[in-house]
Amino acid sequence: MADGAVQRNRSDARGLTTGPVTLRQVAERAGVSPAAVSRAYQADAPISDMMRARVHEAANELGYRPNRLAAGLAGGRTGLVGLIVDRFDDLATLQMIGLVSDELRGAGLGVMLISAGDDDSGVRALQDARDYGLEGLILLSHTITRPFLRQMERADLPVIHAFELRSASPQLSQAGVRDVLAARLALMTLHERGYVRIGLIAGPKDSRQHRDLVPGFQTTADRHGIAFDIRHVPDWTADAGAEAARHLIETGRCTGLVCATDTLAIGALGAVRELGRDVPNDVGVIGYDDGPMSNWAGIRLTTVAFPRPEIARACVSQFLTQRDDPEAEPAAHVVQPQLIERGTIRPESA
Amino acid sequence: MADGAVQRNRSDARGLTTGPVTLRQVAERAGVSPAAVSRAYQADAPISDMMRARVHEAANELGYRPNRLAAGLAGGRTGLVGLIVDRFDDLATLQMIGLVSDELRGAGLGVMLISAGDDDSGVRALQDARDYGLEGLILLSHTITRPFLRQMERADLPVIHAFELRSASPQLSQAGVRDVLAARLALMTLHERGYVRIGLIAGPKDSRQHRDLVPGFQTTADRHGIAFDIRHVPDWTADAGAEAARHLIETGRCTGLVCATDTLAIGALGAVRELGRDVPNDVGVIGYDDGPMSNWAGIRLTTVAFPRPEIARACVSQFLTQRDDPEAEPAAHVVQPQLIERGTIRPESA
DNA sequence: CTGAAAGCGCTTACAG
DNA sequence: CTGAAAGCGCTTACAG
Repeated sequence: MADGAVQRNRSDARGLTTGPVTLRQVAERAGVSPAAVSRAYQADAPISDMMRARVHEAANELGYRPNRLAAGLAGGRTGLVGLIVDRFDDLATLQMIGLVSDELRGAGLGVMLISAGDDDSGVRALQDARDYGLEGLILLSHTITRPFLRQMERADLPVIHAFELRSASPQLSQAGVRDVLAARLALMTLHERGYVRIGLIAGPKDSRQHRDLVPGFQTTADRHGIAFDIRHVPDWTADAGAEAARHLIETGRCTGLVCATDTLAIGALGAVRELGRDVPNDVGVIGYDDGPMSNWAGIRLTTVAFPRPEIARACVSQFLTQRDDPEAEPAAHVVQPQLIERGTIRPESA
Repeated sequence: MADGAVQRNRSDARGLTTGPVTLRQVAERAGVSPAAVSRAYQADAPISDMMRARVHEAANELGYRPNRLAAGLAGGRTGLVGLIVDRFDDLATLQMIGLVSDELRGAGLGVMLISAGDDDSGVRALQDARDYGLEGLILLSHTITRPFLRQMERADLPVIHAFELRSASPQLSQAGVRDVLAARLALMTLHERGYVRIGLIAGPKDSRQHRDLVPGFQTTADRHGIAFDIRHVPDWTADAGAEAARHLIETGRCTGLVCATDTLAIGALGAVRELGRDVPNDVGVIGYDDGPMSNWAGIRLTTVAFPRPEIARACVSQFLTQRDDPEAEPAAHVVQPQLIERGTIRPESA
């Protein structure tokens, strides 16, 4: 090679080339064309079993691994998916990151982490998608804003939104729990266990996260004639949960508390105890999420579970179907909430 | 184009090409060579200011964005860094993911998420690094195993290990707090505040995480004649912390507790209260990490802080120096621990 | 400083 | 099914 090209495969003293093995070297070794080697690594390529075996043998001897960047550039499929995360203070998110990225890896895909946050993060994410040839975007966020969603709709690649189930925009796929059902489950459970006035600690008034908890709660309470009260928190912290709990208990005279997140519930639990009330005898508390923390000693929170593994699987499989068939419509995967009973409500009376 | 190439820039009805703008189109529009366009996007390329301006103008008119995959393939720099994470149940990790990825983005780098775990995850990470042309690896892990580290040492790219400060292997760079110093700080504080026997809730016996807490603690106690006791937990859960606290208080008669993590400390706090002891009057507790949770209502944990933003910055800048100068030696960035005083130890007597 | 040329490591119509 | 050829969108010695 006496030309002016980049030369990454340097030759060592003995004239052997070092550096990553390329497809061409495998082709030479196997005595086949480069095209054959390429085909041997594609599941549905027109290639005979014999040829495939021959290639893989040579590849193994050489320790060949296809360069996915080159493959992506040539074939248009980078095998890269963007994972958009906007909160870094919430265990549930972290757990989802782990689950989704494991699913993705399992499907042979690479995961690019994109952090969102400000209002322009949507366009930035889309730019990243183009810059790096991402094949799809998975949104892991409760707190997504409307402008962000609007920006996402302009993407010309599959976008799957985890957690969200409100069909806000028909271009986006979704996977998650229906909040209305969760609210009903929590409220009715508290009611059946004999708690009289039930309070809902809801998210911030303008928040989109768990927004449907409120109508679900209200409708159910009205239908069953259950006395209730609702308190919106200013933010999602445990402190805000504590403050709301104090209000609902002292001013609202509630004995049952449904909380929009486990974090809020944990704050509420602290407040209840500071007020000198016993949990679960005087006051019952139900959280929402089943975050990793809710089963800790001293917490043992009864909560409505968010089946994250199922949601993670749904996200990835939905991405796959949209990728493999660009005509496929976006879809919503509805997952059922489930009550995880621990220590913060009275046991079922036998 | 009547040839057999991939054709992603389709022409629409009016004969205009759609799809991402390419470098070639910018070159034509600006009336310059493709090489010039390429140079206009590289900070230290030999190009005149005028040329650069001309190119950028054309690029802006067209909405051009360089394809980073192609750039990586041609130039050998993909701008992609791998972030290796092995725990998805720990807020501190999540926070670091956010901080490090923001630092990386700030440096114009893309972040690939790699989840580790089993013993082969090291070689898998290295494979990913090659497959996707990663330029470096940042390890976000407390619980890294020795085989994993061994595998990492074989990497021919910069590897930065956050949290770890034991110079286990000279090939790896590190950024973190020195645990010995943290142990000393926590122990001496408890001692000075009048707690008599001080217990250390240490990590699992075979764990590498915070392993240096034990010698740091022991040495300091010996030197100052402080009575102490040490209890290793079987795992890092709050429950294990509670169990260890019970043992240290009841059997060991300790009144001061140093905990290897905030999570353990939170478990300990629960146990102390279940034992009917008052915090901080009867028993003082100090955590380690200052995780996002330690300041929650009902917790208010006094803890030794891990200055994560500083560590994140150090990781990225270390990566940058090693990338820009392949001769640069791996380095360790030592960061000072700091006591964050909240409600779980007695206030300083005036 | 600038451009023409060769090449990065793959993939995919095309023609056997 | 198989191979030769052209190309994906860039970058970088080389020669002005």
